[in-house]
Order: sequence, then structure tokens, then C-alpha cells
Amino acid sequence: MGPGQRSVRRSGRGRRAHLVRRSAAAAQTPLHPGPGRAKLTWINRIMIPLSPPPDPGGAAMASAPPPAGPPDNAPFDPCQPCGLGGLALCRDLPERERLALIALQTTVRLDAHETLFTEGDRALYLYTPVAGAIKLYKMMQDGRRQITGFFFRGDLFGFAAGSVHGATAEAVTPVELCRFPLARLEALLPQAPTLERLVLRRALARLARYEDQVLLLGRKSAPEKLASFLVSLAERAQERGEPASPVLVPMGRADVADYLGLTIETVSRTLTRFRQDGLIGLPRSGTVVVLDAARLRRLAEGAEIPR
Amino acid sequence: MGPGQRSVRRSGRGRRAHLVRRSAAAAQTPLHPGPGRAKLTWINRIMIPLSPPPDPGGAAMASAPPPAGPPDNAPFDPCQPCGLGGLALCRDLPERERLALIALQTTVRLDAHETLFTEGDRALYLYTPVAGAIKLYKMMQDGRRQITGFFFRGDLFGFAAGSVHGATAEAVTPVELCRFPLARLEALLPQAPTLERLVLRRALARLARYEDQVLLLGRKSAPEKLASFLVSLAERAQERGEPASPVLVPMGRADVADYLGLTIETVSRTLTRFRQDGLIGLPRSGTVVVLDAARLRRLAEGAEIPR
DNA sequence: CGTATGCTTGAACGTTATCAATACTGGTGG
DNA sequence: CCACCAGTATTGATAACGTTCAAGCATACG
Repeated sequence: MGPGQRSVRRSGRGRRAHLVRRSAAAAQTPLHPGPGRAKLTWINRIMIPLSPPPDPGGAAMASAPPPAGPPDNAPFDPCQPCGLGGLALCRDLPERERLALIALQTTVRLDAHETLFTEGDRALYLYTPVAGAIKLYKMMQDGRRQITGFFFRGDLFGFAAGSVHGATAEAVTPVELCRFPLARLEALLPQAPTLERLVLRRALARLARYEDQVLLLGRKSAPEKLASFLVSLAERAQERGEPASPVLVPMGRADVADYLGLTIETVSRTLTRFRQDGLIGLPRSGTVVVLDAARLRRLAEGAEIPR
Repeated sequence: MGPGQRSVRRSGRGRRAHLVRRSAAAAQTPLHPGPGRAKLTWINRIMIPLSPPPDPGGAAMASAPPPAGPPDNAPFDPCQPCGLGGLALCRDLPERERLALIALQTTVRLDAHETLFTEGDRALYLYTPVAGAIKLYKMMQDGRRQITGFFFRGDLFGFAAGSVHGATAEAVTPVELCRFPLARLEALLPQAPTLERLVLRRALARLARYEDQVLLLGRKSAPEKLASFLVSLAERAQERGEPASPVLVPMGRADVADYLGLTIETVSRTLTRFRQDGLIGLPRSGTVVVLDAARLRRLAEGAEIPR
């Protein structure tokens, strides 16, 4: 890359990370400073169906209004409160463990750009988005930012090595989260072997995802990074039962850049070239239509000449 | 960065990744091809003390001959066979679980550059190095390589998301490994809650390490990467009771480069400049003396002007 | 309809890769 | 013991990819 893939740094001058709206203050004091903290409107153990499975064919959910609409009315499912269908932890749990888990469950809502927790905060919960998207990021003193992951419907995040979060969690879109208090969860684990295995499985899946991300960051070119990103978003959408073709990209260019280790400009330029080359279409902000999935995939794997 | 941080690629021409000795064949066929596979000299449930805790003050163990020498002769410790002292999983386990775990344990030895398992292989064991070092890497079709981690005495690796390894494991130095068969381990877990918690804890620790690595790869400059690498090696050495100051760097420049997302040349140049600036000393191959730990650490965090 | 915010596009620059020798290091055989 | 050799590390010159700086453009919003 160029000279300043990271020249944002040094004495805090310059552009810093791609600052997101009111994050200027937060940029100065990355560790549990608390300014701009979210207001955390939350509801305890809601029993009404909160959000339906994604309506395919719908428009971008980029900054869409909070979701609404009832899910399919199947026979009573204790997992229904969080509206996650089969994606959540609840799934595949024996009845006893499932009920115990659901007893712990609580719902949280955040608006876009609100902070859920900050690097250095005590880790108190595990979270699963029910609707919307969350990003996790680490920040350097001078404001350089690296997004470590995006989390969508059914993903699990909030894992902490010690008792403290290693990254900051912020809402990309308005988001609704299913959360489980760690203390009570841990107390439950000895009596819930299936659940514990499930949590471990999730952690291992995240490890595998990190392996890919490390390869991407360390060894892929900008076009390959973007291609990988789109392919990954598409695959993940498919895994949760959404269509793969119109890839919904709810995050802005700044977030994409900070996830891929690039700058906004490079992301923009690269997507433009993808469009010119007939790889993708960009009908509206937040939506990418994949026109040549095979070539995009080959590009992502480094087996295609970019131009 | 420059133009070709990743231009090694494309049509397999050019330099590929930094090829390690006889890995040419393996480079062509990254997935379970099996050529150049290790011979895996292993011993089942050895009862003789195999290797002592690291003797501080000793010379580089870079490509040192296999270790020898008895550990402290404490009252009989069932964990002694693997010689890991308090670092292993055994530690902190109730007696019953510990014995059960040790019954599964087996020892494996590899020479430097031998492959333990390959990306795509079925995941059959969890491993802990007792002496020596292992690297894990992913490879792209055209030979670009990204090392995802180095594992030393007491570290745990071999986690797989599905039933298959996501990376290749290769010995950096002659290495002795304590290994546990996954199938029997899983069968044991329901009766060994402490053990399961311990495995989860290890996986979470690895997640935290990945977060740091992602920040490093995505947002740090070459000098910052090198500084972070040295600091990390020093800290990890200290955590396992070894001295931090003469940092032992058993891997070659190619491995360092493929870990940090750089080239051999940049690694070499950067270390040379560190030496010229009085940050470090390079007395012998495989040994780095930290002369200004504070500045090195600040550099690693991006809070120091490189030059 | 004007102002904010984010996205796109252009030109110049810089860090890091590439290409190419040269020097070193450890092991082996004369 | 030393010359040799293969692998490895260092150093130099050049160039490229991606960044930085700087406008211009679109989309949303009051």
C-alpha cells in the first residue's frame, strides 16, 4: 500500500481514523471514558414478537426505521421472545436448558452510532443481534481504528478473555439485541452441558473467522479485500436464510475501510472499478448487486487478475 | 505500504511466499496433499521427564538440539510426564479430572520444518508444545502465506471450527508436543466441567490475541508491527517464567514477515534501524536484546515517532 | 432550497514491495 | 583447520499500491 495506510497517526494530527459523527471525543480517550455513551433503552423479557425474519426483496436496511411485523405464528416457541427463530443459542438446546437460558434473556435496543460497551469495560453480557448490525472495534491512541468484526442477526459476541472487553461495540444500524448476563450464564453452565458446548462452538467459529480475517489483512490486495468482504457478507446472509445476491451493506465506507485496513477513498475507488468491470451493481447506497459471483469469488481468493 | 505488499501473487509467478525449504511442493497444493508430510516420531504416555522448564540465561534455542535434563524433583506430579509444570491444562484441575486428562495424553516430536497437520485435515487432537515452537499458517493458491500464530511452551492449539483444521501447523524448531485426542476429550468433557471451562478460557484468550493481531495487521506501520512483535514475544516469555530481556526469536525472517504481513526485506531493514537507533541489540541470530523497552513499547502502541 | 454529511474522483506523494547483489552463517568435506 | 556451499540475512536502487490532500458531487434533511 501507499505511504500512509497508517500515516493517519503521529501526534494525532491529520485525519485520524474515519471519525464517525460524534466520536471525536471518544477518539481522544479510547478507554472507558463514557462520553457519548448510549442510553440503552431496554425491555426485560419481552413476550411479544419483536421482529420478523428479514423480509427478502426488501430495500436496504441501511438506516431503516426500526423493524416491525409479526413472524410466522407457529406453535408456542419459548425462544420466540427474542424473535431469532432457529439462529439463536436457544436452538438445539434440550428443553430444560433452553428454559433456563431464556429466563436470563433480556432485550436491548440501540440507535445507530450508539455505543453498547467500550474497550476496557467490565464484560457483563453476551449478546446476539435480533435485528440490525453491530460493529466491534479497537482504537489506537492517535485515533487509528480497526474494526474487528460485524455482527448480524443470530451472531454471538461479547466474549472477553479476562473480565474486561477488548474492544468497543457500537451499533451500525438501529439494533435490537438479545443479551445474557455472564455471571448468571456461568452459574448455569455446569448444569447445562449442551449450552456450554454451544458457547464453545461459537467461540471456535469466531476463531476460524479471525483466521480468514488475518489472511485478508496481511496478504490480500485492496481489490481482493473488497471482494472477500462482499463474498463473506453474501455467504453470511445466506447462512441466516437471506438472499445472497443483493448484498446488504448497512455500514458506511468508513466502516468498511476500517474493517479491511484501507481508507475510504480506496474502498470507493475499488468499488467503482468493480462496477465498471461489470462485477457488481450499486443501485442504491447500502446495496450491492453481485453480477459475476464466480469472478468475484476468484478475485477474493487471489486467483483472478484484478483488471 | 508499497506497491506489492501482496504482489507476490498473480499466476503463481514471482517469488510466492517466502518458501521454506522443501515446501515448494506443498505450496502448489495447499490442501491435504500430503507430500512432505512429517514422519511423526511419537511416544505414547512417556513417564520419564522429557524436558525441564526453560533454563533462563541459556543461549538461543533457535535451532538448538532437542532439550534434555531433569526438572525439579518435587513429589510425584501426574502432570510431570509432559514436563509442563504449571502451564498445561493439567494445572488447576481437580485430581479426578486431571488424571482422566493425563490418561489421554500422548507425546509427539517433530523436527524443524516438519508438518504436524495441513489445512483441510481432519482435526483429531489438541496440542500443547512442551519445548520448541510451532507456527500455524494459511496459504493462498499462488503461494502467498499468512502465519496466524506462533505457539510456545504451554500454549494450546489445534482448535477447529468444524471437524477440519483451518490452517497448517509446522514446527519452527525441533518441538515436543503434548497432545489430546479430540474425540476422547469431548467424551470426557461432560464429566469434567473444570476442564471444559479451561478449554473455553483458552479459546477466549486466543480470541483476544487475534483482536490485537487484526489491529496490528490492519492499522500499524512496519516499525510498529516489529515493535509489537518483539514486545509480545517478550511478554509471553515472561508469562511462562522466562526472562523478557534477551528475546528469543526462534523463527527466521521469512516467518516473521509472513506473520506481520511484510516482506523479509522490510523486516530486516526495520530491525537494522532499530539497532542503529539503540532500541535493540542483535548479538546473534535468533536473539534480540531489548535496550530501550519503554520506547519500544511506545512505538508498538503508535505513540512514538519511529525515527 | 440551502446546508450537512457522505461518497466519488483527481493529482501527488510516501511507505513498502520488488528486483538485484552482496555478505553472512552454519554445516560438510577436503 | 580451512575452503566450500546452501540457505539466510543484509543492503541498495527502483517502482507500485494505496494513502494523503483537495475538490467536486450526490443524497438526505431541515
